[in-house]
Amino acid sequence: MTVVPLYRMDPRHPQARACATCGVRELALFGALDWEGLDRIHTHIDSRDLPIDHVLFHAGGVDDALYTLRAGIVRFERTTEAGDRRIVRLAGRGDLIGQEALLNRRFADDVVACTPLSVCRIPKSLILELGSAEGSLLQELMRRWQLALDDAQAWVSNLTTGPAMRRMLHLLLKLADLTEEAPLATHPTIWLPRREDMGAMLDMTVETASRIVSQLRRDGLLTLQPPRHASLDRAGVQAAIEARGLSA
Amino acid sequence: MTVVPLYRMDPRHPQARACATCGVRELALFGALDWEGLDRIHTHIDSRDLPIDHVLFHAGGVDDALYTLRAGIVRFERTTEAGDRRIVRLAGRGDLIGQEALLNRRFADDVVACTPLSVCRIPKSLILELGSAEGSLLQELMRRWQLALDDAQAWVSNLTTGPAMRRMLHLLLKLADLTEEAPLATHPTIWLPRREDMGAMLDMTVETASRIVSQLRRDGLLTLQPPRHASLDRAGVQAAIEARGLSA
DNA sequence: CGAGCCGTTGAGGGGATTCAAGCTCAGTGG
DNA sequence: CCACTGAGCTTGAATCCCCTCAACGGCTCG
Repeated sequence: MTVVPLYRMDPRHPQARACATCGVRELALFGALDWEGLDRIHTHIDSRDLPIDHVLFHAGGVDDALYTLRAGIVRFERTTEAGDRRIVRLAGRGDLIGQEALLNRRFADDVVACTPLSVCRIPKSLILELGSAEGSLLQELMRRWQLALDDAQAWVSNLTTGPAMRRMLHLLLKLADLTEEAPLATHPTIWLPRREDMGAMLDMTVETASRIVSQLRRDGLLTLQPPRHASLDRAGVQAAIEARGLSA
Repeated sequence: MTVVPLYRMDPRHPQARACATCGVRELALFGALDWEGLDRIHTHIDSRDLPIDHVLFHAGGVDDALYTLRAGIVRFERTTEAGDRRIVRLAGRGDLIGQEALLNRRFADDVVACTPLSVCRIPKSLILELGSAEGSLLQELMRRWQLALDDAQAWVSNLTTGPAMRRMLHLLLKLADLTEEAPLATHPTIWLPRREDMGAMLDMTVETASRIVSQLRRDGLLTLQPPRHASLDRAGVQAAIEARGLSA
């Protein structure tokens, strides 16, 4: 039953209200902090909205801040020696990105907005100072690193293995998990990447991606909702994956 | 100019000598510690040698210790819903594995010895206690998490992208980097996986892996040195990768 | 309204898989 | 000593999946 300090409501500190009422606080890094902790940080944090295709980090560069994703999806992409693009990871609501900043390391990938974003920018100095005091923050930080690692390995296992149809089905399930509203719905509305981006995620051509999407549309598993969205029959996709496991 | 305490030489504390003279100390997690730090820990650490195919961690299980690899190579493997194996990562000399233990998380993969291993087993309690005191250890821990993440994403980009020949060439380069002796040699002797394991790493069949290895052997880029080893023309492989980038 | 981007669909070819047979080599027991 | 065995590796032939090349339609935007 902590009393809310007045300055939390102070309009000159808009971030104060934002942090206290943040919809993803339980999901986000600073969910590990209590109210007092929050009071100490919110003036340093800066929330912003970013448009599609905004580049948050550039490959090869260093940066002195990280971001917590409040809403939207970002992709991590790099270029192979042959010159074509490969997307190696997606991140969404609640994810922490740019942890390399804490280690003064260069980024391996461009990090680009797939959908409009709402993010919190966190200076690395803030975390480093806080980290020495708040053990729970470091714990949370490590947990997030492990989540990213799990995600990367699941990507290898799900999105790069087997025939094109299998990879696409797994991608659709992943996109369903990244959906903001009604994440448990049986027919969630997902962000549907451009065919070229699907190709970069699944290592297939635009044409193959298009053919498979059309196929799924005909089968009723996917209903396009332009622009760039679709509703997905989650159970049907699951069933299709398992059926393929047997028929193969 | 620290004086070496007598007990470091005490034969009843064999681990004391092992830590003080450890060949991978600079590489390993506790490289972040000074001599005093080492003195406090070495009795808790337990170095052991493990045979090929030894399973260090079981998927789905939890464990209360991590390992630093002093020598050898391990693979992270899981099983797809269709029932076949997929290797999603390799780790070698100096790498820290099993960090999930610190977070009380289940392992996503089996972790299995590819070659004979020499490892240090570190109880998670030791790190958790030490972590609160030694800030540099936490820093080092985070750095290692990031290394694993980089590795996983490079795996996607290099070992799952493009035609079978390209993926194989990149795998050979990675195996060269994991070589213990003479890591800078132009013709390093590498550990050469069984064709079936190559298939699980690169998502191709045993036959395709075999055909490509034979091809490279005929081209003189690879000289088999049974059992399970080969010498690699590193420059030739590099050139082949770049040539393919252009010709494609 | 033409230009350009994106998505779709078709035809043909190539690379990988599948199915099948032979090979090498280490271990085993007669 | 050597046939026997089985696991791993190699190679061939047929098939199929996916890529390449190409054409076309819908849509946005200058």
